[in-house]
Amino acid sequence: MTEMMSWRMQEEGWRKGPWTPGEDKLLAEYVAMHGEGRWSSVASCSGLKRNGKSCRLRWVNYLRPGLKKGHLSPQEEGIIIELHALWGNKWSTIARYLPGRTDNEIKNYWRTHFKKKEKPLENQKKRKYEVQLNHNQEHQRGPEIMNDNTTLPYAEEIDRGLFTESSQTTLQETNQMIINDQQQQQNPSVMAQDVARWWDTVSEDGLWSRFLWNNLDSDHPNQAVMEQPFQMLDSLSMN
DNA sequence: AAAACTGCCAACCGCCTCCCC
DNA sequence: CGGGGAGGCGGTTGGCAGTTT
Repeated sequence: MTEMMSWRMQEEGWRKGPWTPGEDKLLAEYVAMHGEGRWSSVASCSGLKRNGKSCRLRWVNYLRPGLKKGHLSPQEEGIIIELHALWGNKWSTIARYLPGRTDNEIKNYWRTHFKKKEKPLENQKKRKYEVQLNHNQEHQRGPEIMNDNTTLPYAEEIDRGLFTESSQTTLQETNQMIINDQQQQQNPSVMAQDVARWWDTVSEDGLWSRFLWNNLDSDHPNQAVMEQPFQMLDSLSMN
């Protein structure tokens, strides 16, 4: 875009607010012709009076092919809960493992369904746990074992039966991973790397999704199958 | 019936990182 | 090397619809 055009756009002002069907059509035509990316040139090429960020967001969250509409399934809910327990508010990272769902959607879902359930006391405990992890990292040692189970992600929600059975299963497995790690006195940053490596490995060939789906769909998860990923994690962390 | 409240979701904002010149 | 632009990300807001009081 020339300097003059850029100046003119700012002078005239970008359009804001809800997108119209006409704008959607222009954006979709632009992407069909030029592909995704180079969002800042959408305005000059298509005539849309929207800035690049707005165009990208509209495409990613609404127009992109393959997006799923409607409520999240219990399986998707379980994945979100587990991955959030692992990674926190890494919405875009979590969204990569939910095909057809956007980070915005997951973020909104989380905020409406779970955020308010975090009570101040639990936040304090989580904070205490985080502080201890940081302290231990600074002193080159792993986290100390904490006997208080409520410091684990969503332990109380599990106790109170706030999650569906399928969600609970995956969540308890996640918590078990954390407990295992604490018992091994492992450095938390190393654990995070191991989990990421393990995840990349198993997600590449679909092993993880098969494992998760098999067990989410089952009323009686197969113990041997359930242990596979954690054995893999153990072997990775020994390297 | 209407006001207040709540849930939901699209979209914006500000910050950060990456990349190119 | 560093400055600036583009894109990505997480937090937040605003508005609409449904529900409750």
